[in-house]
Amino acid sequence: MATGRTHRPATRSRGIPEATVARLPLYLRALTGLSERSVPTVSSEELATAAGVNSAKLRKDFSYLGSYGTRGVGYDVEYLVYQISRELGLTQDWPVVIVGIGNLGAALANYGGFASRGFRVAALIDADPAMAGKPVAGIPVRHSDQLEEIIRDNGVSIGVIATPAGAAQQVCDRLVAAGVTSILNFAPTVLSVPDGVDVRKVDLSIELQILAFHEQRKAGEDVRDVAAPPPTTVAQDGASSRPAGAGARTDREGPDDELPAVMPA
Amino acid sequence: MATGRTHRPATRSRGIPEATVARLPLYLRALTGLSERSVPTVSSEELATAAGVNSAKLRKDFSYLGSYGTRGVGYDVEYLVYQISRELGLTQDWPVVIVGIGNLGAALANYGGFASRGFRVAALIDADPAMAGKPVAGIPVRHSDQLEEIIRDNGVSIGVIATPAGAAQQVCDRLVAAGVTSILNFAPTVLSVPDGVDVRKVDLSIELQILAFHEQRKAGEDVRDVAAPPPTTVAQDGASSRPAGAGARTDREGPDDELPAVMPA
DNA sequence: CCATCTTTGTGCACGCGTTCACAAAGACAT
DNA sequence: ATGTCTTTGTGAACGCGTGCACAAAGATGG
Repeated sequence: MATGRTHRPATRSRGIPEATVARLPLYLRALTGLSERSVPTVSSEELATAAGVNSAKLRKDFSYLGSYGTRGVGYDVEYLVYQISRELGLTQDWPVVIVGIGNLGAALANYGGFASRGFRVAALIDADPAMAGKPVAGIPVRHSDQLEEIIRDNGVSIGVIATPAGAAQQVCDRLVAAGVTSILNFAPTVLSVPDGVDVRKVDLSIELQILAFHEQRKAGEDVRDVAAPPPTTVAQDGASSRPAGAGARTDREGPDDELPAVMPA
Repeated sequence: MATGRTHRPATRSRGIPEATVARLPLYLRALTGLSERSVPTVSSEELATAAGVNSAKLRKDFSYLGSYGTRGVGYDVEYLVYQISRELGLTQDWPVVIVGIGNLGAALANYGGFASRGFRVAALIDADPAMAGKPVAGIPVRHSDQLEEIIRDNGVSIGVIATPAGAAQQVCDRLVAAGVTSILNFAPTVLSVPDGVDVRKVDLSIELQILAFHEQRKAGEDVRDVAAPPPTTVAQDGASSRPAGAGARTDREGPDDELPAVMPA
């Protein structure tokens, strides 16, 4: 998963726990699958398995939305799809702009999961003049000079940032100033935004690092000696203030470290 | 953030809380930034701000790794970079395969944040014969027939799935059978894996849906009447078992609903 | 109409994560 | 050497999220 969520104490909107909100899209996906196969009803047990969660958790999650099940039977698939869609705000149309049309931006523009859930790509924006006019996913790329104009004309409130890290904050500021109040950030930077603006971030390399941690643990059962000396004792073996082991990474990374280097932006 | 994590009770490896592990890459990024600017030391306050977290949380996180700070001064940047890198397992080389070379797969292959953190793209794999041999990010794409061979020859333990949803489970099974024990899944499906295999998932559309929820709340302060009737009472207004409102989404989505449609795979 | 059986909805307890607030540790000046 | 000042490391309290286990609700069959 990408990690994410901002520092704010998790809006806690009208009693629906943030953790539940994060799972609703999961349920929705499982439910639309069932809907396509014309399954009329599901039990919490079946749906929970399909969504990869615990059935008790699922029932509790649904209880925050209301009593939509029928005891002894289960949940009506179509009805639940509608209710969750409505709760998530997917019954209305959300115009979205994607800024930074590199590989990632193009992948996002082509992503089918957006359009089918009420998200409409209003515009693709890139800072490279050479990109302007070039169609990506059937939509012509527009130059970032027109960013504010595009936001206002289309009433865009959600922006996706897929630029290099260096440009992200600046793009973010412009989006916010133009009226965007929700941002999905793919650039590896911490964005600072005013109150009232939501930011979620997806960091590709963070997920991989978390996997590496667990992978190391798994392997470390055997090679404990080399891999993991007790960290509490490490501080003692060197000088206390400027330890000897510093900078031991063999390959020092260049300044491109934080750059996705994926998108020309 | 991308969401993610699997049902398993969060390995809880050697006392380092999962939540802390998930933040270590964040600290590492902030620290490498400071390192490049040759900043020798940071206080927990400064670093916390740079990483976008609370300073108490940061100190507690570091306390799980050991006592690496100096009271009255702060933390030695280089030393901390090394310690976190080591803890995350980034001081060793992790060969990775990416399966599914569409737009997203290509974006991942080009992503600079991988190589700089000890991840090496051992191979790009795609099921489309037309892709075979074509270089992406300087690496020739190989056909998925060779998947097992590639995994074994390179000792790959981490796999990235960027295929359409329909192919994901099958690819996953083959990866696992060939020896992969950590999977980063970008396909919108719940993967089932045997014990001992870690899965993290990144779902682009889920993040957007969560944003839409909060966006709706923000807007809903005004248009309460239409947007959010009390859900507990909704169940009463229709028939109890098969409610009237079902299927009210105007645009029914096709079967491509779950398909990223991004990558030919 | 009653009994049985299935499945929901939730009260409760527990554990993890977050935050506060402060004592202890050390740097630095005198 | 002693005092002051800064900043860490952590004990303790709190709140959220999870999962168990069960009572209530309703369907279904006789």
